[in-house]
Amino acid sequence: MLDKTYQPDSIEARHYKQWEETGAFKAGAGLSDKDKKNAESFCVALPPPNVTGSLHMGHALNNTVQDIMIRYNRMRGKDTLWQPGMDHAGIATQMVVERQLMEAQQPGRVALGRDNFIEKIWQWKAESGGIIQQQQRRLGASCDWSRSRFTMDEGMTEAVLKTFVELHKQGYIYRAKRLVNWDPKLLTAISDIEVEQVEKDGKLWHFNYPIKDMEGEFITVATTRPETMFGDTGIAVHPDDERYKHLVGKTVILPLVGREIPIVADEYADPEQGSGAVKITPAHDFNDFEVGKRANLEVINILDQHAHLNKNVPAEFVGLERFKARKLVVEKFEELGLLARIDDNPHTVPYGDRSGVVIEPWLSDQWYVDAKKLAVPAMDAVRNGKTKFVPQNWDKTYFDWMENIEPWCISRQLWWGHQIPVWYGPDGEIFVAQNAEEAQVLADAHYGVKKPLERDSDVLDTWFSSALWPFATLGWPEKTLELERYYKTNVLVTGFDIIFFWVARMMMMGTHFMQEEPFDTVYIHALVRDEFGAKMSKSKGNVIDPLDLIEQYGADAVRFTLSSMAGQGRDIRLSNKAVENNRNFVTKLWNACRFAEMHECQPIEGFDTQKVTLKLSKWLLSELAETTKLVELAIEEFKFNEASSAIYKFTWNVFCDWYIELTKPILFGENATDKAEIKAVTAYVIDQLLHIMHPFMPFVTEELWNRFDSSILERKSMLIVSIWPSDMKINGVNEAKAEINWLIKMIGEIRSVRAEMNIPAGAKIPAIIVNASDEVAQKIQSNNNVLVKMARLEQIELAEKVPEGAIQIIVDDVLVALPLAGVIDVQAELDRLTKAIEKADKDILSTEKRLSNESFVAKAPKKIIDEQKTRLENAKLLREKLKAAYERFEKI
RNA sequence: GGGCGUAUAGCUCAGUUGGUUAGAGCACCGGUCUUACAAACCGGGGGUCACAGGUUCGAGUCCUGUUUCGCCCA
Repeated sequence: MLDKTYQPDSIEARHYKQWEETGAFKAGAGLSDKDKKNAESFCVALPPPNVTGSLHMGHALNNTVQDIMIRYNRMRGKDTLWQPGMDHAGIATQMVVERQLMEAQQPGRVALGRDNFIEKIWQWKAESGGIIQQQQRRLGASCDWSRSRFTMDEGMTEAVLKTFVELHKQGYIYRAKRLVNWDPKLLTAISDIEVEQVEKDGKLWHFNYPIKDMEGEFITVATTRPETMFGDTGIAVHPDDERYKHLVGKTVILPLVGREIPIVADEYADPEQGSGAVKITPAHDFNDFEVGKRANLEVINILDQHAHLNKNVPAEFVGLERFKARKLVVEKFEELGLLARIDDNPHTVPYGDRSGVVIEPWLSDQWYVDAKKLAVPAMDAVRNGKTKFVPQNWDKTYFDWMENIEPWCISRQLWWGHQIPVWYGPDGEIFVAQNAEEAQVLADAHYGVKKPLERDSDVLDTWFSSALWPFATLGWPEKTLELERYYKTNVLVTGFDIIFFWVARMMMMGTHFMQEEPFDTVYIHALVRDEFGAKMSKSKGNVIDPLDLIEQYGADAVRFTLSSMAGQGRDIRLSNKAVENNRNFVTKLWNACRFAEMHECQPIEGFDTQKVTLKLSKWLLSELAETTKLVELAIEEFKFNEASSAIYKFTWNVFCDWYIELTKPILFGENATDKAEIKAVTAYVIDQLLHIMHPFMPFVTEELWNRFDSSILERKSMLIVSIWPSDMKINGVNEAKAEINWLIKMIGEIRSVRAEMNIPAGAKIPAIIVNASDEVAQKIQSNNNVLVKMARLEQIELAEKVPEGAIQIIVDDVLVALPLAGVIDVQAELDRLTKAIEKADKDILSTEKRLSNESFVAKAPKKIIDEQKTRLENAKLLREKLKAAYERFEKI
């Protein structure tokens, strides 16, 4: 016997273990070898989470959506693979381990040396990395863990190095000395999208620079970063700026330094902005770098890697930290009388998203990928519809970014990652090869003699490896069966903030190396926010931990909540209350099954939906069939909220609220044939319902399905690998639907009137059907028991006339009288009837108006016009009956 | 500044290719321990669909403009 409520904790762990141990998650699970050959494949590559990460709500939604699709397609008999894994997260991981060493007061990274430090990271990974994969299991994710990959493992590393060598050979990778976003805390270059632009209250300092050979003449420049003045190598003014035309070609004496720098004309200078003249510091500003190139200005780097001033500045400033230098520079200008003005100036400042410090544009040698070229086929794939974004409008974001893509700086000055496969000869000659031996061969050929080589000490950007994820995890560069079978993958599921990070890069690498885009569809899901719509963040303290929710309400409730709210193009506002409601839904399902269990509803081998005879059975089966179709369609269109809602409505509002209640007179009654049919139908419908619910709520459905294992029909396997319901054939659906819906309406009306007239809920009252036609009499007769029970009637009688003082209810072709003379409030009944008549009047009026509109009758489709005509007739008929009822009642 | 999205019941959200009577859950009000379920059951109130125009026989839905809130990019 099932308990009164469902207790998720032990059940979830047990089923997950069983699924995993029996290989239910494995690629092609549920299929025989023979079937596998013919089966269509369905593959999802999990966007690899960070090895240092832990599960947050975004992951929970992301994983839920993928798991729904994977479980659904697995049940549909497809050869399914959900490929999981993690990326090595260069910066994040290095930070975690460094912090750990510091906290343990052990020697730091530099003291340890590269090899020992990397050894420490591997140790850390073995002990505490990848917690997220355990957490994904708690959610029920049915990934093929046996295939889990890590971007730093051997095969992936080989793929990464090969990619680099190939792209270099093909001219897509090159080395250049340029400005990069330099993180002076982490001491590495980072990419544009790791830089966060933050609005800050800053100052704009106006400095006077003396013009050479023009005693007492100055040109005023404004800057937000005074310390960079040591690197100034020019002043730019707009070529059309009349104020400065005469100065172009002159030079100024750079204060504090004494260097002569030219005044140049360049359109970059905005006459409206500040004084209209700008100082140019090519080594420390991206725009200035371009101006410097155009005007052929010197490039002077004044910062070291820590963003301290280097020896290219006057002695008293050397070694100063950048913000201290800023202060001192301003003081000196003031002393010299060259500080013209200070304005408040809110502006954006670049911060490193990992380190939280201000990023410096810094001149350095780095490796770049020519993303502009790689982006072309990646964009074409989307333009040609070979990869579709869902919702579609995200392709705008994708195109916008791809069209304006910058060269991708892929080198990182870190130790944790794929070391760049480049070796330098003593003269700086470059040899690119997959390993040291091959590089040496190249070098030997080049030099003619053996010379020592030194490997580039930098590593590659983590995304350089994640970009290969959809095919490298399937075995590339080997030509594996998996690659053949599962590439291109079906769906990538991710958040919009990841379009730049992964989607774009995977698309570029996929189209380049596989000549085929990596995904059919990129499904962009919502952002999970708190219940007030704010982004969840640790600092705000509004983070909801999915694991807490799972513990509190069960994984199924969490999953169902997320899928119910996963409407397209809308963020999710998550609250505990919502999860609680869905926990209640799980309980409801549990109790419906408990009811079935109590009545020994057992699945029957070979149950045939075409052989059922009761209208109630047919009605329920047709409702189930419709629900199943809705769920299939919704999943295939990525409308997970619609699928969830269809399941919810069927389970609660159809199966529990009506079907179960309507079966009670039969199940508690004496008719053995009917009873047997209802038991069989109930068991069958639960069985099918558990199937269509399973992708959404895998644990409770697996548990219940196993509980319905019986001596009559033994389960040969688990629900997870069972077959999705096929189309159902039912006879006489229309009649069944008409009658059951009529019945439901009858019960509803009587209940409604009872409540309205304050008839005590417990009171059993007699009901009289007045002037019933044969057909009505028949319907009443065959549903007598149900009507009596559900409308709480004493008994139902047929009569020719309405008894005096009875409440009169009109439902379609039936007039129900409740003879309660003396008990009821006469005025209340008159008011009730009046209200009903007024409502009918209103309806008649508006419909008549519509039908008398000539254009409507001329232009509207016939179907609509007929509908309106029927409606008018019905309304008139109803009004007549109500009026008659009123008059009868009024007489007493 | 450019782009995207959003505005529907007190709250959170549904609402198909336009079809006339806009739904659900929660909250609220009234009632019920009716033999699966009080994590439940029965009944009820509650909406000028942001605003202003337009197209149409017909607009929550399509078009234009305004406003709100939010996100992304610069």
